[in-house]
Amino acid sequence: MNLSETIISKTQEAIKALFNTEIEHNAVTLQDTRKEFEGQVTVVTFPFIKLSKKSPEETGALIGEYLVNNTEEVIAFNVVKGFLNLSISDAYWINSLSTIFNIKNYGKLAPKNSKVMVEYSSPNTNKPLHLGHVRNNLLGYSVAEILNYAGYEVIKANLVNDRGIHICKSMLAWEKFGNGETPQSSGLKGDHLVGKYYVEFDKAYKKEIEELISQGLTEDQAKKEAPLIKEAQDMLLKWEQKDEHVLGLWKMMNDWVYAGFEVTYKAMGVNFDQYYYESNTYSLGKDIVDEGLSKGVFFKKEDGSVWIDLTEDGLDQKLVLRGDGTSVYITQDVGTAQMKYEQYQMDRSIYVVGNEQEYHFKVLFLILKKLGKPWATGLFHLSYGMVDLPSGKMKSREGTVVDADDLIAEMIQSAKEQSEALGKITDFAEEEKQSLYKLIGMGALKYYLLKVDPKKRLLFDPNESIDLQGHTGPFIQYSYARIQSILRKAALPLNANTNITALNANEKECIMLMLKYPLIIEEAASAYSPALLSNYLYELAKTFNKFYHDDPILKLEDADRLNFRLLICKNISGIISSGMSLLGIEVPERM
RNA sequence: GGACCCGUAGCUCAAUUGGAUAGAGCACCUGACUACGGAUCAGGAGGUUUGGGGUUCGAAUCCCUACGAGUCCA
Repeated sequence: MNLSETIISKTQEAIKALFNTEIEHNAVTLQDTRKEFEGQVTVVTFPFIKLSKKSPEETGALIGEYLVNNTEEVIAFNVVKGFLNLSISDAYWINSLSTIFNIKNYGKLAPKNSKVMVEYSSPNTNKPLHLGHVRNNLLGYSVAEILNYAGYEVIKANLVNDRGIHICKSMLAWEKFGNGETPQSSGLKGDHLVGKYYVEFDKAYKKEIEELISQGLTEDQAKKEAPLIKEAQDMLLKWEQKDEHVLGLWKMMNDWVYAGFEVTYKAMGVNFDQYYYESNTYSLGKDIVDEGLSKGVFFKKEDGSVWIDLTEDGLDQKLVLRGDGTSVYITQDVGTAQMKYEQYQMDRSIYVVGNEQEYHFKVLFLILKKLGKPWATGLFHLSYGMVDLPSGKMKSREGTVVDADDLIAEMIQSAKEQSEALGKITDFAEEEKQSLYKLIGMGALKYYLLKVDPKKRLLFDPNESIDLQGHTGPFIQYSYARIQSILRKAALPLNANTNITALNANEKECIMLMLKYPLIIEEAASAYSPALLSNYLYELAKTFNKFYHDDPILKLEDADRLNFRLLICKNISGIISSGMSLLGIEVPERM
């Protein structure tokens, strides 16, 4: 039983004994004692004054006295208004440190016997990845890693949007204006090359629209009548009819894109257990429409189109199959969800998708529930906020997107400049230097994106480089490197059994924070929030740095104290490296 | 027209989910044993938590309302 549990149950006991009332476990709120007061754990006693019919001060004193007399770890208390501050014995903290040291993967939780799929990335194959995709990828990867560490069996999935009108646009433009250009001939990364023609299409298309408008058409008409868009639609039709030429072109250009994505994925350090392609899944779901019709969940209109009425649930009527029998997005998502479940029988399925699709997922999940799919309750939309620029939303057409590859290169470059300015690694081989720059640059980028609550929108200013100092990834990496330096120099075998009886404030702080690690993992997993872990790791590194600054370690003559402080170092570095790896961030031995 | 989301220091973010005097980083100012690694540490300044009302022992957090930013639905 951990300390919080002990204090909570003893508080329950106290209230029973003192005020003759049974209270629920969760009626007791604990919090860390504020730094300005004596003690480490605080019981909030305001809720109990109704039971005690005494002032907050008296109530707290009575409970405090009970706890000191009946709980080994609690050695003293003080009361400030409705806050009962408890002092915990040094022995408890010292023993905890030994316990942590003896646990192999400290923080890794016991298997939960539960399977979770995390679908993320899910790119379109008509353009390169931008900063918004980077947030998605890092978030998805990290959430998957955290869930895994929290004891779930995790499947990382990527549903590639490899077909549709948008790819046809790139294909058509390439055919018309490309002159056979290839990644090899142009030296362009495949995804960038294809993206270039997507932009080309848009330019030419706009010109046509303007011309048609000048001939007297309305904007809507012009958008529909422009020859280019008709050609693109025609191409899509041919694709669906498996036209050999179109399929060949499609395959060639998609392969270019995949080769490009692979490079970016590798740089970001993300990976997948299962790829799905919409070219295989786009026709799924039609049989489920029949199922829904026969169950009376869907209804048919005169034109043959199929709908679901969600007005009772506060939503609208929603089209699930067009009059001509072709499916819409939601149809294939219904089908794909079914297929994934049949394949894996997972207990939960997390969709990492931006918040602009909240309505879509509400509808999707509701449809599946109404169809009576028992697994529908396990579906969850991890809706994250958009990445905005100071000027507002990123728009590819206005050229305001922050390209993923460019950004990564810039981060590595600024890590390099910073490293060279500090001049600490002049003895590194060139190859080691390069990989260190990458490690630091990516650490800064990833931490920057992950430290923010996923639900919140995130502002990125391309004109201001991401910091390498302060509340950043490199700060934590640096703390780790410092510890490694100490451990290298100490070169001692550490002894888990300490002969220490008292602690100073810094040592205590360090141990208290270390004890939180498993709780943070659990919270981050259930909230799907790498941000909780990020902020915790920063707190830990900061606390260590203060300890390191104030208290000598290697200079100690007292062998017991030396061993004890090295244990703190060792354990903190273990948590930093394991926690950072869950964020997808590596840590260096030197930097 | 309807629905959803957000608004915290100059800027970027926290706040144990309703708890103490709202905390960090950046930027700005000041300081740190001749450094167990200064990508660090300590301190200063910076706030009517968008405005207004309500709920209660207690509100950045919950409810209502106004304003502002954003997204979605046909």
